[in-house]
Amino acid sequence: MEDSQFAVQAVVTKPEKTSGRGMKLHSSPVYTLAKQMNIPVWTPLSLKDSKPLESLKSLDISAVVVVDYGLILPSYLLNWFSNRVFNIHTSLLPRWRGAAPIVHCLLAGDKKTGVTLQKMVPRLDAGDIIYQLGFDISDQMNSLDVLKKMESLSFQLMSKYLPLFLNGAISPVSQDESSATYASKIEKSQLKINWSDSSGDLFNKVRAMVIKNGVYTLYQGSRLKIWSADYDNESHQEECGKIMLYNGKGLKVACGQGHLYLKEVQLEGRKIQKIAPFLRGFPLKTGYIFD
RNA sequence: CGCGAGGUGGAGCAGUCUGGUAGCUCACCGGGCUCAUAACCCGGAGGUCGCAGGUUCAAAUCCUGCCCUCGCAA
Repeated sequence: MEDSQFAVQAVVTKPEKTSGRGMKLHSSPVYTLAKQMNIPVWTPLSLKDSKPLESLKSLDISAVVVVDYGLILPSYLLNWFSNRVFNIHTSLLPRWRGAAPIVHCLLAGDKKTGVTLQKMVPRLDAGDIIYQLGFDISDQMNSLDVLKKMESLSFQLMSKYLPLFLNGAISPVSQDESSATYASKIEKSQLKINWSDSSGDLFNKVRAMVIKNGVYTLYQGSRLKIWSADYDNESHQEECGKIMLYNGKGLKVACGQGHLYLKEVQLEGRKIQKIAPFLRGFPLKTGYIFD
């Protein structure tokens, strides 16, 4: 942001809170960066009360951009800066409105996604679309790769297309409500692998959940995370979750339909490892059934 | 003071409980063998056992402090 033609007048972010190992005090990266650059920062606990932010009104603000804030934006803010509040959403709206668009688009096996610059309205991600930048998702991409791609595209939206809109060169388009889909929040329970799922679904799940700290299965009571995998659709009669064999493609595991090949894994308390070196130090038993 | 695991040749681990020669799989170098293989056989190099103290005739191993990595939970 600091490179664009905008001057950042103020930053509002969540307050510092205790978190992480040892429950130490941590602040958001935005907070840290803003402090370094001597930009005024507000960190209200809640936005229900408008008083803490009153002083924002006196600033010369041409646009308010909301990025990944996690708290519901109250209507008084929209009123203060009417028609000047924008949001960058990490999907091609109206598909995947809501909390976890990147994860859901990978879970669904979407071949395309993108970022959307929209107007903020009281309804969730339902604002008029100012501009969208799309791209193809390859089988090799996981959710982190997608996010990384989106970061650069988001920057383009901010630095190029937002100014164009503010100058009147772009007119917003309303969303097609009939094709809207919603990306619900991801629950912890969704991170455990259900081996009766099809290999294709599990392959998508592995890629999608990387950004959520990875999917896992249980081996003799210990968590084994799966960071990357491959799959086939061969039919078989084996029990779901059974370790079949190890070959150049990975560690072959039977699924509800087809097989998943584990390529990068991580056991509790250890580092992420390619499957070959991992098996050297921790030989998984062929024939074991993952839970 | 949220709970827990770990730091040992280049990689991954065992050894720590019960102190006494630095071990295994792989990679690497040299040699051999095979039509062939993540192949096999023989030989070799490579380690301040995270750091700092302490106990001991003797510490990877026991005690204390610190650094770093990771899993869970928030």
